[in-house]
Amino acid sequence: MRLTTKGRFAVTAMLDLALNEDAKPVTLAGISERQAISLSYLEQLFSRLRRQGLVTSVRGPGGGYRLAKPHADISVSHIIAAVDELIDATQCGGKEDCHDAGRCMTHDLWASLNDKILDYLSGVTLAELVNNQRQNNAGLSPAKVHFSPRKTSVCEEATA
Amino acid sequence: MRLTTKGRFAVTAMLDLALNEDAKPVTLAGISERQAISLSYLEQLFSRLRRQGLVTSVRGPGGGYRLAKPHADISVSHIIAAVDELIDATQCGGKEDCHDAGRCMTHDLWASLNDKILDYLSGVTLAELVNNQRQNNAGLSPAKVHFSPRKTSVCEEATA
DNA sequence: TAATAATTGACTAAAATGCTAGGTTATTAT
DNA sequence: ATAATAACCTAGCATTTTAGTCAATTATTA
Repeated sequence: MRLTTKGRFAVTAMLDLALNEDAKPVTLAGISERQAISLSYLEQLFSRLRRQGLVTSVRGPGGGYRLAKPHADISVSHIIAAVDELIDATQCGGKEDCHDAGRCMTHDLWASLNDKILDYLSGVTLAELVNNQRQNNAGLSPAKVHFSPRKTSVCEEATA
Repeated sequence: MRLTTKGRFAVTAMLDLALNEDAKPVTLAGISERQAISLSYLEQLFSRLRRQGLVTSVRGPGGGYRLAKPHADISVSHIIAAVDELIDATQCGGKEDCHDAGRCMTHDLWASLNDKILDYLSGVTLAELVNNQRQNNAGLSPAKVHFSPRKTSVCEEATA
């Protein structure tokens, strides 16, 4: 399990899909506009999401993407795993025959830590995220979170 | 919170430090050899770990690094945060004034998800990792490692 | 038949990763 | 004092990943 912005983009896009699900499938162009993610990048992400069976696609006019499963059956870990190449944190490539004592300490360590994080993220489903989002949008959202400022701030231009 | 191999290297190195702590400080050369991590890369990592107050250094012959705090007071989240640049997952740079509805959906979403992951990793301390490692190395405990999911549980299950 | 929208592939600038090389300082042992 | 040690620092490099552009193709609908 790796946690990068790529996975976050994917989760954001999937959440957008979930929120805008309707009779009609959701177009990437729409997600691109709403979430300020480039269309081509979304295409790459959804290519993987589709191959992993998380979404289904409909081509042609009126086409787009749909979630392949109920909200409650799609977890954050699924989404992240679908788009992120999984890395091998152990130095031995997952082999068991590295008894050089300390050398493959990483083996059990990351295996179990990975499992824990994965376990946790498996428990967070799109259904929950949708609920949170709808609640917050409805009215009372304090959201007093502050990240240290970085360069790319899309919303600055967008708020005008 | 970001999870990459960089952070894993750092945790591995810190765990090695914890395991080899002695009267004498531990040299990076030693860690480099045992964990197969390049010396220069370790230097970069420990430069940050030191500036973040996780380790102390002693120069000259017989010098090296020591943990700055008790094992139970150093969490995985501390270590990862020390070496990983923290990324801004929200597109607005943490600003509050992006009311463009969907646009900053990511805001609350990642804030809370981040918090949860961070919470979890804050509960995993070096003390626990050391215990697990010692157990695995000593007896033939077969890969059934369990971290306790909450804070300040030093080594309850480790004894027996 | 034209418009739409997924799908595919090649390519790219920028950043992060992991590492090498080569120095400088501070401390210890000889 | 001097040499060895080991932290500390800077610059640069190869590779991978990120995030994206561009251009085409295919399936579908109006």
